[in-house]
Amino acid sequence: MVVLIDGSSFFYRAYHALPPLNNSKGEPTGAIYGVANMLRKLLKKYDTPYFGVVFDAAGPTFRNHLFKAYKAHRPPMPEDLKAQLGPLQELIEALGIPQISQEGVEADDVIATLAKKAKAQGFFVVVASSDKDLAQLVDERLILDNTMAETLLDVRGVQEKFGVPPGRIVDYLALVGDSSDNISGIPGVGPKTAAKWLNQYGSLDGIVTHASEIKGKAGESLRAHLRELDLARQLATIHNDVELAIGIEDLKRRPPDYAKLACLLKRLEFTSWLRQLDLPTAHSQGSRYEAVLSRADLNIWLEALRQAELFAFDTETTDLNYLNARLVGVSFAVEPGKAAYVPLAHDYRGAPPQLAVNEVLAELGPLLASEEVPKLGQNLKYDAHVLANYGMELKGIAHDTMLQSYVLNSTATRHDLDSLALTYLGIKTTRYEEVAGKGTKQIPFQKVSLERAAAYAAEDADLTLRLHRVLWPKLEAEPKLKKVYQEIEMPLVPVLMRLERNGVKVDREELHSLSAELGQRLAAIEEQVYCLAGEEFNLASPRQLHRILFEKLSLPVLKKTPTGQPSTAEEVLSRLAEEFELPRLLLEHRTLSKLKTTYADRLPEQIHPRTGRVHTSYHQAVTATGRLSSSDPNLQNIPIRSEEGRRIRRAFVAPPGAKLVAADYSQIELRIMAHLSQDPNLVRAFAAGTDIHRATAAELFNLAPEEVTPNQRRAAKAINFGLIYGMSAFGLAKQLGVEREQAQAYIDRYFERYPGVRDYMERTKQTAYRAGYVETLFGRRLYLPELNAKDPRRQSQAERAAINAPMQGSAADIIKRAMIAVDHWIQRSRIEVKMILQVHDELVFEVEEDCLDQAILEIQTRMQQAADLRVPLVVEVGVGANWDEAH
DNA sequence: CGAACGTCGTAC
DNA sequence: GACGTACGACGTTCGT
Repeated sequence: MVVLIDGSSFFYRAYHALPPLNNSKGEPTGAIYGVANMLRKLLKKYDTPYFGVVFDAAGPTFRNHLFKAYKAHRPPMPEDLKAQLGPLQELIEALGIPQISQEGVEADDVIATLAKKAKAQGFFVVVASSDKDLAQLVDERLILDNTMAETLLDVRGVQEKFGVPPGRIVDYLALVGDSSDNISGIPGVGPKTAAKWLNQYGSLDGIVTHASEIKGKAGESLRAHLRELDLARQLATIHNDVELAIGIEDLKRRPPDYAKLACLLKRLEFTSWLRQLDLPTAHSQGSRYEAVLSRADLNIWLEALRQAELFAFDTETTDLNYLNARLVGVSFAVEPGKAAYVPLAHDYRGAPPQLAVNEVLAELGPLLASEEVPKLGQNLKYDAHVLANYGMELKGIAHDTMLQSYVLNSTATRHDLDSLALTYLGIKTTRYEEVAGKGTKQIPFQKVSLERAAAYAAEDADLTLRLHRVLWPKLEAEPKLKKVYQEIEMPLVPVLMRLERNGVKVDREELHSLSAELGQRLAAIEEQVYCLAGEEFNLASPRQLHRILFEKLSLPVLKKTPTGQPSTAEEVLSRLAEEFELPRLLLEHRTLSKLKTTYADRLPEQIHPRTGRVHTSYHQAVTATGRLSSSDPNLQNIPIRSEEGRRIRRAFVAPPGAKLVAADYSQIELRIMAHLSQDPNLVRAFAAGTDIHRATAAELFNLAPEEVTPNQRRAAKAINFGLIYGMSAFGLAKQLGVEREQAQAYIDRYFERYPGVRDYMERTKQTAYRAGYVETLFGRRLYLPELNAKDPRRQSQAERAAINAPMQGSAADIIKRAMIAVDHWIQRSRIEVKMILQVHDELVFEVEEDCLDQAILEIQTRMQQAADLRVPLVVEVGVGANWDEAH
């Protein structure tokens, strides 16, 4: 059987019949969805390898040459339909279904030609279309399947539906006409009359011969239009003798490209289909895993590991928290499809005896600790932590698939193993929930049965190895990215591990007393607010706040949230606060309750009972630009700007005998802008070592630096920061509280004084559009697919990201390089120094008091030498008993 | 009752 | 609509 699908007719039909559907990016997807669903149905319904989707080619066909008006009144394809054709064809390609389109003829003619060929080779043919014209093709060996209407037409069906057999359909169409093709037919003759005449006179020729006998209005009309019938018949006739370069064997369906399919379905956001998608699994692709329970088996695997050029390593543990994690098992893979799980601590009832943790670690130790034995993993920082919990060092960390994926494309996917396997291997993984459950039903990994644990754990190692074989060649093909990976991201792994393990000492009592004080002040404010509002309500609830502010008290709505609700954001309340007491109190309440709940209350809870310190997690594969992020707790957004906020910082303390040293890059992003733009004026200002905002103000207002007023400096600072973020005149005006025109004048003046910066920004945007990505100083890339977004808002956001990323990302590269260099020194040094925090442009260290001067010198030098810019790279260092003092 | 989302606020 | 990159608290809504 051969299934021939009229892609064009379904495409139009789906577009018009289904409600418009968009994905979250605003791209239209409705017609794709309709056609794709239809294809799925057909694939399920017809068990044959022969499928072909036929599309109309662009441009005129022989019918246009026969008849100028053919389809002439048809409007051009709507934009939001045209936009769907490309992705649809990609989808069909990924499904492995052959696609055909031939210039000069219509899809119908191609279908008829292929059908003829197929029948000649003895195939039965199904034509899938929603176009009634194709009924003329139906015969004993060909049926018409209108998948969307769920109707099937065979010879009898055609007779029943049209009142004439398939052989007379052309005649029928010539009489009835087709308004969508601009063929009028015989006016006044519809389906009923056409069928009646054809049955009476046998054929169109018969009708023409007997035209004079036909009575009534219809007969008159027929005689008046006799001359047009011949053309109408020609146009309605589908040709089955088109020259085609392909034969039936070319219609054999290829296996689906699951990786591409998954990627497309994700992009289109056809999530339910994605979930149902019967993706290959590691097992279905032939992976076989074994559980290692005996010394003999372990020895065989140890030998395999020693022999392997590279092996994948993964741990299963009791706890996601890296400090608390204890080993439950370890897994290895030495070649794709071949992996083992060594269970160590499964302790459910009936669990078989397992090798002892210490015994296995003793055997494994030398291998894991050897720089000479290269290891591969997915987020190996975690596994390194786990081993460190047993006093073991993981060395020879050669590759990490999470970081490979991140460096290749920071935003393409999430970088967890499940996403990577789906994206790059087209494989559906066994998910953690599947073996351990989730929510309240989750059981500890030790309780998971050995079989299930082995299947899950060994698969992780296997897939990591397979991913490496896909991702590493991609990196090797891009020398700059390979360098970022090998010289920045990979060496950073052990540095971050040490940073995390070090943790930071937090003064619990200090935070407790701050919390108590904040609690009292908050209660007092609440009293006042309730009094002004005339009732009690939840100040933290935006909804209840709307009711009080905008309904009960009828304050003006100055701004709405993206969902259309009146906004109660800081900016709005500040403006209202000029006139009203209640918003002023609300603002103070917000600030204080944020400090209390997020910091004063939460931080002490995060002090680790064993170390007495707070250990954050740094994430290396999260941000688009290359920065680190921090969580549990986030130590990269500890307050600094307000006095109350600084009291939180005072709780970050040095232990007895040590001081905190905070080393900040001064204006690093602006310096990078100066370097990248090479603007002489800006470069000179930095070279002179002056206050950059003051220098900018002097330029903008045509003053000597010492004449600049604080307000002028403030404006210049806002512009400097705005530039880094791609801010508009509108944004600057809002920031400064001036008119838009005034802000625009500042910006114009800035670019007049710093033309190199303007050129650089322009160049950056141009390259971004041309290449689809921007680069940092060290060649890290950020892809910006949204530059091509239809939605102008998304497009301009992408443009701003293109401006910002090289500066933010280069700064990230620089501080990462510095961290590696400083850590290297710390490892060799006899001085007691701990790197304990990283906050994007700042590193914080704990240093023993006696060695402060030397440590500061070593740190500062290494940080300043982390990049060689056209302007000085300046690091400012502060020392104190706590983090606030160190600034 | 937990997951997902929206809003707001903190940092650089 | 209008300033880039993050994380998290809290309230609300939705679905099990």
